[in-house]
Parts: sequence; structure tokens; C-alpha cells
Amino acid sequence: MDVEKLLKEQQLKVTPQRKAIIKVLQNTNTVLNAQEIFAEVIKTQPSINFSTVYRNLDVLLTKGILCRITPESGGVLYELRREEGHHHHVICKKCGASIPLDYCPMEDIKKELCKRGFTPTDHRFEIYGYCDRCNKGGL
Amino acid sequence: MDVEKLLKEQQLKVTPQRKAIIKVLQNTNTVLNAQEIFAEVIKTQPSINFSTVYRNLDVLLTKGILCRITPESGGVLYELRREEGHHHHVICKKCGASIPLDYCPMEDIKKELCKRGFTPTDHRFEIYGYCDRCNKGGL
DNA sequence: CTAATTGCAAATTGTTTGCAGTTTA
DNA sequence: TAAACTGCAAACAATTTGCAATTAG
Repeated sequence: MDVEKLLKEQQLKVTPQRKAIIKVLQNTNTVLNAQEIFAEVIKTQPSINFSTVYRNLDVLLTKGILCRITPESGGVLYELRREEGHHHHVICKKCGASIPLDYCPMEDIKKELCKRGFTPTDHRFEIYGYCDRCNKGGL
Repeated sequence: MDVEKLLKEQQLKVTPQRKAIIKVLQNTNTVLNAQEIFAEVIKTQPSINFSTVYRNLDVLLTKGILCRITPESGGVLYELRREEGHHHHVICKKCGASIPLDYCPMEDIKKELCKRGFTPTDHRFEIYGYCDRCNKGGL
């Protein structure tokens, strides 16, 4: 996807900092934290500030351009939202690879919850483990 | 469950601070964060320090006496582990009520993942929304 | 031109640590 | 009495903020 178009669609100004952040996320299939994103971005935007990265991760997230993942182990990870609509993630604990999953467990359980008087508004489902490649490379 | 027994079973020393922390969690059906737990505990243990709370939440978690929940919205929440074995949580966004759920989506998806060469080691599934009581109280 | 965005430095929040004194088993 | 535990103060990491200068539309 064209980065400029992506930003304009969301009424965001096209700044070199923003473009750099998105490009970093476009060029990986892994989930990254703010530090890692910063470390990459600074290679092409040497004057960028950490707060700019944080602020932009925030607006891009709000605009739905990014997904945020918060593993049990702590930390906050980001990735580009590549899939349309609702989906979940399978994440490799070794290499960080993120695999989208279209299966959603809510379908199976929604009725049961409603029966109990609980109104679900949102949920999270994430799977962690080792991807094909990392399995073979020997843990 | 008897607090002293609970601690002794895990080879932990029975201190008034620990007892107080566990009692707070025993007396609620909601998930609480460290601040909230501290605020409660200090009522009976006025000299307790925040670091003691943090340290103990940690050991109790490690020993499997507590569960930790980390909602999408951020923060870290704790509750007493009441269920035996693996289970997930349904949590009310208004009152914090935590309802255990025995359904686990991994059964349904494990095979598919293995087929793709992915070895799942752990996962998270949490449902957020409004409980029966809060629904009726008017959002 | 003007509203959005940035860089910078400082503030804040949540959590962790070292250590000396205290308590439990 | 030895190891575990606590309180305290200080350190820390991650993130957020205020503000003046800059930039995109």
C-alpha cells in the first residue's frame, strides 16, 4: 500500500517521520516495540525524536493503521494492520513473526455469555509459540 | 481457603503483610491493580510498603496463588486463582467482576496450527464487556 | 497563513533494587 | 540463628507533557 495514500485517507499530514515509521513496519512481518521502531527509523530520519515516534504510534493506532499487541510477558508491540476486519494473531516468541488468524473464538461462546447476562464488547485472543522456521532452526 | 495453609503449601513464610494481601483478594470477586491492592491492604497493615506489595504479588504469582490479567487498555490486574487448572476470564469493564470460563479455544485450533508448522506454547483469551448486574444498573 | 506536527527537555508513572534491620520457622 | 522477608530511599524504564519552532496543506 502506498504510504502517502494511507495517511491522506486518514486526514493525516504526510511528514517524513510518519512515512519512515510506516515503512519500517511495512518492511517486516514481525511485531516491534517502540524502541525497535525508533532504532530503525532513526537510520533514515536521524533527527527524529523518541516522543515523535510515541505520538505517531498513538495516532496511527487510533486511525486503525496499526495494531497493538501486549504479550503476557509485558511490553507493547506494534505491527501494521494488513488484514481487513477482525482477526487475531499467532506470534513467534523467538523471531517475533506475526501470523494473522481468521478464526475467532467469540462466535462459539457469544450465546453462552448472553445467556448468563453478560454483554461482551471486546476480547483478545493471541497465540504464542514457535514458528515453522524457528522450530527447525532448533529452539 | 485458609490463608496460612495456602502459604505454607508453597513454602512461603506466613507474614502479616502476605496474609493481608491475600485476604484482600479473597474478599473480592473483581480484578485489582497493585495500587488498589495497596490501598486496601494499608487499612489493616498501615506500615506496609508499596515495594512489599509488588514483591509479594510477584511471588504469589510465581507460586500460582494469583492470576495476572493485562487488559488491552493497559495496566496489570491481579486476582486470586480460584479454579483448578487452565481457564480464561470474562471481565466486567465497569465493576471489574471476574467470571471464570472453562471454555478454551485452543482445542479448536491446535491442529490447524501444527499443520502450519507452528508449535503453540501459550495463549491468552480474555473477554471484556458488562456483567449482568452492570447491564441492569444502566451502563 | 494556520493548524498540525515536531524536537527538546523536563515531568510523570509504574515498577524494581540495594541494603540494613526485623521476623519467621 | 539462618534464611526469608520487610521498609525505606533511591534508581529505573517506559511513556507523556508543555512549549517554542517548524512544516504541510
